[in-house]
Amino acid sequence: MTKANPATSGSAAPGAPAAPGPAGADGTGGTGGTGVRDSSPRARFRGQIRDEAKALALRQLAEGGAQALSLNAIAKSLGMSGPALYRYFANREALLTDLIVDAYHDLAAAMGAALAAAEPAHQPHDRLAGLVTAYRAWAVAEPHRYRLLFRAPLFGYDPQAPALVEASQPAMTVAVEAVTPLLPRSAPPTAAAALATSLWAGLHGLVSLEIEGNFSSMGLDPVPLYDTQVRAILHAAQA
Amino acid sequence: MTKANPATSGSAAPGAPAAPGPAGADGTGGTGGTGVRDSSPRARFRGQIRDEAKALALRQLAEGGAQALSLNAIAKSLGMSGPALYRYFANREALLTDLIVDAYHDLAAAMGAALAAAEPAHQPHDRLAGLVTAYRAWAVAEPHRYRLLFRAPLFGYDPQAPALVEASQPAMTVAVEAVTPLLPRSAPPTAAAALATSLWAGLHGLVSLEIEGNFSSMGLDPVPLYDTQVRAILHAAQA
DNA sequence: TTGCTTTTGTTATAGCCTATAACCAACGAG
DNA sequence: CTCGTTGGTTATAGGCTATAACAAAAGCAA
Repeated sequence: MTKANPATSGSAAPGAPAAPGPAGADGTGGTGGTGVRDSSPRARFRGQIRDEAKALALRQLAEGGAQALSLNAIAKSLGMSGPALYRYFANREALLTDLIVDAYHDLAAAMGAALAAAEPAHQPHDRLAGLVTAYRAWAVAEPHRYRLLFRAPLFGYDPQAPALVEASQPAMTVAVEAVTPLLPRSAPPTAAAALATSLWAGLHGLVSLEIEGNFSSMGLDPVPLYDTQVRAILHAAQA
Repeated sequence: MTKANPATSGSAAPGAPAAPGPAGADGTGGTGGTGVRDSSPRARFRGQIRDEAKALALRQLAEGGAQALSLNAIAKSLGMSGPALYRYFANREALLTDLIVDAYHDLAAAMGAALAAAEPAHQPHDRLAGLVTAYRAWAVAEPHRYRLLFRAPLFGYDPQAPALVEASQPAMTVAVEAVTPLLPRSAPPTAAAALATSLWAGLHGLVSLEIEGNFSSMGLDPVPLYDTQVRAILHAAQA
């Protein structure tokens, strides 16, 4: 877990003319998502610390929710004192954004893997079911990270919205891939997007309720509900 | 808006033996949800101030998200200074819980009204569609309040969980009512709960995506998606 | 009316947090 | 070896939650 592709954000532009404060290195730099393998040993160290910080952040998140995430505490836990961490993350929100982007990457990877694994001879139906299972499994395994994905507007209204929108694309692409073979060939091009969105919405609703304990608190078995969802998508595709 | 039934929480037990600090009246008391009409003029005033505080809180919430809600700022905005507000709300979380409970009440009321309005001669299908429309309309009209409902775990892990679970019941009850007549008479008693949950999950997923702008950012019209959801529930009910 | 109790407000404080400033040490390329 | 970049430190400014201690106002009872 916590591995993500170095997709976003290149290293910091080194042309910055002696910015004041500990924001000298504006915190944006370092290795993109989490990739530790980078050119200079300097950058490697940097990436490593960033990763440790992120890991600690995830722990805080898992234990106390988003409000419990404290740069200060992370820094102290890392052995460095307070403001030092601002050398690595521009601010609290930047760290959160990073975590969100990582989570999107991982979720998309899990979905893609499920789709690829079912590839060979399986029916489209089975591929879809596999995708659903993978999505659910990922969310249930790390609910705090799943929550992160759909709570962005909560902390900071308009954050790095573009980065987040971009990060969410791969998962959507996988959903479209899973859904396209279900449609008749005469379907209009927007149909796949619409169906994938229906799928996503249904899944998200189920997962949301499940990870907040709404099923167990009602004594309901989630599995048949997910099955129903799969059948509903198949039905909608053929209608 | 912001009207809710005085359902929960009676007035503070006046027997408390001289508790220290401004928590003398433990902040729990006052008029329940929002009902200003209460016995003594004292209590009326109290309820009034609580209401104003809540209104300000909702404004903060609408503008800056949950993290922007500050008791301090509310108090100052109310003309009183800082800690005074702790006479009215035990702490930040208590205020949030109150807002959540109110929101649940209002949502349930909106749903119930939709169901009642469609009552006379309409088909079960139309009643269901009306319910869906009402749910969506409520959420879209006040997204910040809708978010509140499903974000409880985010601020404070284990808050007044029982109060929240209890508050969510009426809405669920309405959903069950809407769904029951769709089922064949031979259906087992759990079927209605399961179907209502499916409905709720589907709706929640769609609404979540819609209020976070995922549809408009993809150029999708939400309406057909909600229609699909209605049809899916009808289909599931007859299967 | 007088006097006690409850309620509600005040200021002072402790503690935590984000974030910036100013300064210093170490690293590493040239 | 030298000097700029990078990473770390302490000091500081605000802001917030929440409690403590105290003072005034309101209500109730005798």
